[in-house]
Amino acid sequence: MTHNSENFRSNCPINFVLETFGDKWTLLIVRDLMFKSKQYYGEFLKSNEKISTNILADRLQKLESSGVIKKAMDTQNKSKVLYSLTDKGKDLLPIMLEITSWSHKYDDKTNVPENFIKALSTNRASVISQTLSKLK
Amino acid sequence: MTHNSENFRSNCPINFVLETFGDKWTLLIVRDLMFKSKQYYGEFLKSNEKISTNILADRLQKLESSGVIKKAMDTQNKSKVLYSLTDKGKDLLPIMLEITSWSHKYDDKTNVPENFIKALSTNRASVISQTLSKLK
DNA sequence: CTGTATCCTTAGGGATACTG
DNA sequence: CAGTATCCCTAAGGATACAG
Repeated sequence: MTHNSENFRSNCPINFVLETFGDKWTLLIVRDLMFKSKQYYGEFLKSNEKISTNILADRLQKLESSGVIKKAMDTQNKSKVLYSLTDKGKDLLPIMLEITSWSHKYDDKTNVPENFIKALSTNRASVISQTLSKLK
Repeated sequence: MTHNSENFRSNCPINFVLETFGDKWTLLIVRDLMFKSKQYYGEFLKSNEKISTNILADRLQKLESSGVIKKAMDTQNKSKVLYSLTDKGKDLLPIMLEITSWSHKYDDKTNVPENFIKALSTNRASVISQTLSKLK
């Protein structure tokens, strides 16, 4: 992905991720794909944060055009579309894990399984490989 | 920080960071504090992304009330205010580093010193301690 | 220099109806 | 079920003037 003149603000790596993920919704879709094994449009709609259908469609498009996710036809059911992470999307996993750790530390309401947190601090590499192996 | 009813959407750790950092500006202030040694209002204003003064004031307030940054009077110059990261703010460093790696990998325009990237992959712990030691 | 305040415009996003 | 389309409103944010 290259910068387009529309949203280009700087050559900073922090700014670069903000151009794609600097909103309230986009990263939730990545989360659903990465940790919740969701693949279908309707499954994203059902998440707790209640994304609306027009926003979901918009973000799926943007994620696809930025190469973070890809679409495929469900071979079993032709009317269904399967969404999945590309390698670029999968590479967001370390960021997601650091976010999870930070929130777990600073938000008492954040709900993450204790054994996941423990595995993360003691055997991070295996958490990564296991998470990736579960992806569709 | 606890969730307030205003922006509460779920108990998900990913959502939790989005409630604070899910916009185009907030994380840039953290970046300036963490990597650019900026401490003054006017310095944030001068960043490449050109944040406007009302947005900057709003984000500084929100970051302070969420405990990520703190204010202090400049002892040399009473009319100046010094901003700095709290421990909670400093703990964002691993997230920032993962973001930097990802952007460096996927955006050819992203400008990060090569020796920083190399140090990050070969001696991450020392990058962390060195970055923290340079903080005001 | 460090903010506040105001005005104004645009983008984000909720609700909902509709289509294949 | 998987989206599109439309309507409408609010929040985000740019520009700029002003104040301590």
